[in-house]
Amino acid sequence: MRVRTPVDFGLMIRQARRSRGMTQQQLARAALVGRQWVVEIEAGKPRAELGMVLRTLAALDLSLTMHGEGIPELRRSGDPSEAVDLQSVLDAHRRNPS
Amino acid sequence: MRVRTPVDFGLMIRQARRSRGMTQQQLARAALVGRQWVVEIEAGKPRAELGMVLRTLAALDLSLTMHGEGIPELRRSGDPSEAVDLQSVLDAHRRNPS
DNA sequence: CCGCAAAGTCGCCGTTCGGCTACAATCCCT
DNA sequence: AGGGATTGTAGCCGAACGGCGACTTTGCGG
Repeated sequence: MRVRTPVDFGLMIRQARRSRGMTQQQLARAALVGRQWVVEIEAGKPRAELGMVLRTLAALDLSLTMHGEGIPELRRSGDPSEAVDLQSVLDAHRRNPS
Repeated sequence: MRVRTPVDFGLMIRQARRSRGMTQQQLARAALVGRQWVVEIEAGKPRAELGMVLRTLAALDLSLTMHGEGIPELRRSGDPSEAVDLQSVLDAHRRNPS
């Protein structure tokens, strides 16, 4: 899901934390931040420190991806000659799961 | 491309800025930050403020996406009962492309 | 090789951070 | 409704932030 603002980060962090049954205190310990900081980041604090935010995402096993002109999509793609039409392969599999 | 650390942010911001032929000064003005701040973020400053980072990405027309348990995808996924093991399907296809 | 623009560094300054303790408000679970 | 756990607030503190002006260094075109 797209992330544009600090509030977006807050909502997703809260959602991920709850879906894992973690308490703010537990998340705080796992991410090496204060419990109050978790309160604030979940509220969308715009001036929170980048490094802490990233540690928090890591503690929740969340990952970030960047897109845009000049940003490589993937680190390394395979040989194009080995490319397959994924959709047709899947269709074939569904017709005959062998 | 995956982003894990402040240094990753720095590298991508720099790369995107250059690919757009922008100067640090221009980017700073567009993102409403100081020029020195751009120097620091491109060097991977871990304690940079989240909001400024996001403004900078916006100024460069870069977008962030979050992935992980509990984070809704843009597209709804299908019925889990229809899930297939993509890797094994592909392996089978490569062994016998029919 | 020169010269200018871009990039990086330094110090000053007022502001804000984030941890902490303590307390209030909520939420659950029984 | 009762009571512990969870979450949200408030204030204090030392530390770091980010803007700014002034340099220095680097890089590139002529």
